[in-house]
Amino acid sequence: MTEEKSLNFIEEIVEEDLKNGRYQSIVTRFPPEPNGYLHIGHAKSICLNFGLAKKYGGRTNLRFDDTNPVTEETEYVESIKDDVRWLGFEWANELYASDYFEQLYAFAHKLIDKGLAYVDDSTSEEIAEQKGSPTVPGKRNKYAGRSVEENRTLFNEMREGKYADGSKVLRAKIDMNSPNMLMRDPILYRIKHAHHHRTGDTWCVYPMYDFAHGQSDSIENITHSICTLEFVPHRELYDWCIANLEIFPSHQYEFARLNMTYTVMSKRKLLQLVNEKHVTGWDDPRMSTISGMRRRGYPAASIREFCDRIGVARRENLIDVGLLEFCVREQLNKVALRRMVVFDPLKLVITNYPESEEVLMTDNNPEDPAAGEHGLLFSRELYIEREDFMENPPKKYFRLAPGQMVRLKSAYIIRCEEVIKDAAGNITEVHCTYVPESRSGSDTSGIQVKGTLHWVSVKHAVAVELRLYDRLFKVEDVANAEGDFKDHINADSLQVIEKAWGEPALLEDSHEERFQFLRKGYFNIDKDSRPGHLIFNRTVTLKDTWAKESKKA
RNA sequence: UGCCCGAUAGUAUAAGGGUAGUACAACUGAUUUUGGUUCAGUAUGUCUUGGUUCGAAUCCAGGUCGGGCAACCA
Repeated sequence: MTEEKSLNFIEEIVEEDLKNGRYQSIVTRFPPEPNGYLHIGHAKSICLNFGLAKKYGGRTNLRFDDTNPVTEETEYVESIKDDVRWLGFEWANELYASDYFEQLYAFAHKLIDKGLAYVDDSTSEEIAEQKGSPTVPGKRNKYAGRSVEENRTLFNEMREGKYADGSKVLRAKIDMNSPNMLMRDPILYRIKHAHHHRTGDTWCVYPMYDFAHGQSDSIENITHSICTLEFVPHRELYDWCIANLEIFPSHQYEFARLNMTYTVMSKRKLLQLVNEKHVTGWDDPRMSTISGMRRRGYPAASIREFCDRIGVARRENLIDVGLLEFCVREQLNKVALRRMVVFDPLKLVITNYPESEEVLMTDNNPEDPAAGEHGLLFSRELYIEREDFMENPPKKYFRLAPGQMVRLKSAYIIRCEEVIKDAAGNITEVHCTYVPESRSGSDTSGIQVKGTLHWVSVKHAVAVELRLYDRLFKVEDVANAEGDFKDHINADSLQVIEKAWGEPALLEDSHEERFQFLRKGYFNIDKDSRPGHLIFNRTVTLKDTWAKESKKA
């Protein structure tokens, strides 16, 4: 019974390369630019790159693509390392494109010497203009005719700091008529008198992506350099550089990036949300960042599972965020401790129950008997959820209503006898009687009820803060929605319940990571939480068939 | 009207000339001391037009639609 999962197109390429002996083992890399935090789209790439190496017995480097000092920071380097580790992957080597600056500089000289690169004094506007357009061929300018000697001298002087930012660039000499705009004498090096997060002020010329990425791959003997679709046109240049530099031939393969409903997946937009305070930070639990999802309580295993399920292909896609939530629930259902918390309390008095209290036992997790059980304090006055009582219930309402019976989870069956209201007509209390012989575990009453409610004892309840999250955007396809993406921010994406009532066991649970608040959702403890003031994040709601049912009516 | 990439249920993703399958979502029912979980079942799909072939999602040609490409970003 070997249930073989079909291969994605990159796995097929790898298997083919291994089978025909092109490579003995594979080397991949994950190459983030340290200019922002990683998001779920990066997780797809991480799982792909590290997953491939794991599956086929190769290795994966973590390489920071740090060729643009003005946007890159050490803070981002650290967050990226944290996130990759948290996702459960280990890199073979921690590397930086900036490690190769000297070598890259030598590569540039090699092209100059071969007559394949020249120093251009044109302004960026002139270069853009001379480049033509997709339908109009480009034109070379007079600088393209400089001698090898002159180019060598000028390029050295660029490095020495003789020239101002933007006054000169090094360009490859390829083909101004190429239908591929990237081949029309692309810029290889530009002058930036900027402080680099690792090399400091050592350099004032920095290589462009196209003159750093493929060469870095080659230096590291990367066999399969996997990137997203927008780099397809770069492949021709990637191969050109490797061929003319005569270095190890890494190969580039492209897949479609992840897009997800109700969220944004661009570092620029995420940065904007942070800077403009639409969220509290990169790790705001509503963010599509890895750190946000971690804080919200998404297990790393569910993110990996999600990446596995969405597959890898070359067509544009928009994945339903519901699939991610499914993966989160699937994981959490197996591990979360069950606890009871009343979000919006309604007082319930059991008129035939004594003033004393008793301890009732309940499972920590019905899915996992090994998780054991814990005690619940039951007494005459309880809180139940206000929405679990209706004076005039619709059909198929299995909860509490006048004359109707329900079970209190792990306790007794009760019947609603009387509704107490204040002068304004608001319901303030519900009075019930309980059936003593219906006690959970030793029920001899023979009564069958449809509904089971969660509850806490008024006298014993502990106040906790709850942070309930909803999607950050109101539209499915945020990137393609009309207008600015910020116009679609969901103003109600965070609802704080400052005082909800939880069972006392929560006080001893602060070391626990995952909870299911019965009938409400999965929660974890937020990092803002403190001993006297517990704060929980709602990771994800439970599937709610009743909500769907009642909406239909 | 240049070049490149793509098109299979609502959303993703398989089938590599031979029964269009899987997951999520949807719907029906069963079980359930969570309207959760679990289980059983239902409905929905090959962009189009030709061609090759006994046979095409698959190979070929034309078309349509979607995306990308003219940053001293990556």
